[in-house]
Amino acid sequence: MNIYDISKAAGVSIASVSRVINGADNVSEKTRKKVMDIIDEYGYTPNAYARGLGRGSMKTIGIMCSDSSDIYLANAIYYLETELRKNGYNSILCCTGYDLENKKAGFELLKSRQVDAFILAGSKFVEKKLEDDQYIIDGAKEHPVMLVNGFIDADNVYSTTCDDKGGMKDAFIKLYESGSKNIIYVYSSDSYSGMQKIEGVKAGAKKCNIPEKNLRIIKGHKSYYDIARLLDEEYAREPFDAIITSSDTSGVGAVKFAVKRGLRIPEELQIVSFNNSKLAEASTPELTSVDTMLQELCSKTCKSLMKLLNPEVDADGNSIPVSVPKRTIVKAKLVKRETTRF
Amino acid sequence: MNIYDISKAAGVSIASVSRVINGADNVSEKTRKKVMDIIDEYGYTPNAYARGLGRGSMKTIGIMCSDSSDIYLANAIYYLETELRKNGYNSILCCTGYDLENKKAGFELLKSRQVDAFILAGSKFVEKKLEDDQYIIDGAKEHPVMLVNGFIDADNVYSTTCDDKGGMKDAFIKLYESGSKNIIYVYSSDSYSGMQKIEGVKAGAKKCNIPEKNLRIIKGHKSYYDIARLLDEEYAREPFDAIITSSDTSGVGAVKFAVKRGLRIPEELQIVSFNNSKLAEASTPELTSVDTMLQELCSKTCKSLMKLLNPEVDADGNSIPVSVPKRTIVKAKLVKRETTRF
DNA sequence: TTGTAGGCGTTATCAA
DNA sequence: TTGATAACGCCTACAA
Repeated sequence: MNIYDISKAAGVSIASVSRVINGADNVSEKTRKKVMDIIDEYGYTPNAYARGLGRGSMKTIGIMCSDSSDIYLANAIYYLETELRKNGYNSILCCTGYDLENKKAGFELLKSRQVDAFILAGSKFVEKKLEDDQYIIDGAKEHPVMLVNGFIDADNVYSTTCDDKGGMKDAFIKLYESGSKNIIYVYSSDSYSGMQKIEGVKAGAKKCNIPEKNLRIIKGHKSYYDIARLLDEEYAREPFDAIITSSDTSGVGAVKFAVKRGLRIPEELQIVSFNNSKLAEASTPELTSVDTMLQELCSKTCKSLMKLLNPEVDADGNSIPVSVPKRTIVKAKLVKRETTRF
Repeated sequence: MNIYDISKAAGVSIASVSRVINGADNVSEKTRKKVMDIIDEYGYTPNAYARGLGRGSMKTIGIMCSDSSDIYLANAIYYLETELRKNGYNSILCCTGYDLENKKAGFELLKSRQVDAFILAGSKFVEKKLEDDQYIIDGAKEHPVMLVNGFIDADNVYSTTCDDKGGMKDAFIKLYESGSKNIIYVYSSDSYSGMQKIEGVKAGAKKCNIPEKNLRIIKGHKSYYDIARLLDEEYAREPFDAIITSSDTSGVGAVKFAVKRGLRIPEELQIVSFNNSKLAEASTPELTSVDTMLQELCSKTCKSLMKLLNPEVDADGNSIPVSVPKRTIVKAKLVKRETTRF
């Protein structure tokens, strides 16, 4: 069933069929009805490739993420896909994993799909060496690249990030003020956002007049057990009275550690985790967590992207130059639950 | 940069360029090198639409899911997308939500993208009234439809499901044998898989000689708090000594209920949840859960699909008729953790 | 309001 | 081993 079949069956030209399916207004009611009836009868669906070929855009956005089974990214994908579809855009997804070569391959693949833009979800696409991100910078010359929770300073690359640093600083200060003088920070990733969080912890400590050398920062693997074990070793070395973790997963690990040690939460030990995902609520006791405003991040990303892709036009039909900031920052919000006293 | 630009720059015809990029063997080494050099220099990526138009397949699978932020579905997407890409297929994702009209719209959209096949992830696509699934049955006339964790009896529709019923039956019996004589079942969805689970609970009860009228089955909303509240009310009415839930989310709700009531787990109350997702481990105490073998479900689905899409050929080049079962069932596995005594 | 014809970037089929 | 050239299905001037 293609446009010729329909036009033949309806006894009109393909141009008329095209007009009908595209909702043009210069079609007689009679023709429209004839065509629509045939389409309904035969169940015709226009071929998107041919359409894309014809007009140079498929209204499709390429979304890359390292791992869609990660709760954070799974949510991001959901928000992005839904929001984009509301705006008439489809999403083609590529879960790249964490290996640079695979990321590059994924990017190529989306390019070959002629996506109108790229959305890179998660901070894992910002490599430590800028040159490793050259493929992104080059790609951006053709189509806009939107970074959700990451920042790369390049032409046509736009970032929306959460103020991770501020969120962490805030959490640290709140813990300190509520009586925890011996705070430990556990993290598991050196990504861009990972670095920002450490900066935040340091800033908090500074604000509380804790010399940086007294600050306890340890790194583990992102698994409940590894984090729990690590904390246990650390506690044996020297006790602490509050834990900040770089993720909810690690927060759960902290809870498991405390339960095993028989420490009362939040009386003897306060815990603040990061991301405020479903995991924070699933934990018992429920975790106080820094909300990184993912939904807002995603919706801002889409909004900016729509502006870029569909520039407004003035009365004379000239497109008005769009003003999309290269960098948008959303403030984090501390969500208080059962693992803190404040 | 299109194939003409490359051919011009390389001083060969577009046919030669096409051969090179498709790895045909009837190209001279000299020509291949010339073309490759130009491609590397200019960074050409073939246009996938035109390709799709030309050969009638884009090597793309349409994946529908109701909600990619659901942990179960997020995992499914990850497994599916990764596995498909390994086989040279890309995925276009459509998160449809739970509304029938949106599901239909999503299906149409994927059709217009000329996907080579559909994968419908999750049991939410099997409607209660068969006629509501007509759009799937019709769609299957054109391209194979693979159901992950759902079953529809129709031509060219293939299902891979977990033996939810058996898993539940097993769980029930294990609880009963370990001393819980008063077991309650909490569920939250009437989907196909939801019904299977109830059947399993009933079968377990029957095996334990519990008359069906004595069986306690209650329905709530899939949220920690609602489930916890519901259980609390039910407990006030008449205590029970074991809970089976239809999901890990509800299992977490059950834990919260027990903690609030001060019931010791597993001494006074045993809990078995369903799905064995990350939530089961995140819970404290960790949930014993029925593993529904999602990864295996997904990998079997992809394997079958690849067989359908790429039928083997015999020595004479005739395609051998493929034998893919319309229905594949994978056995569930009970994973024991801290909320049970057995 | 309608129809004709050229173009979009590939692939594939012939000849050469 | 190469190179023309006709599909592929649609959109969009332009002409009628």
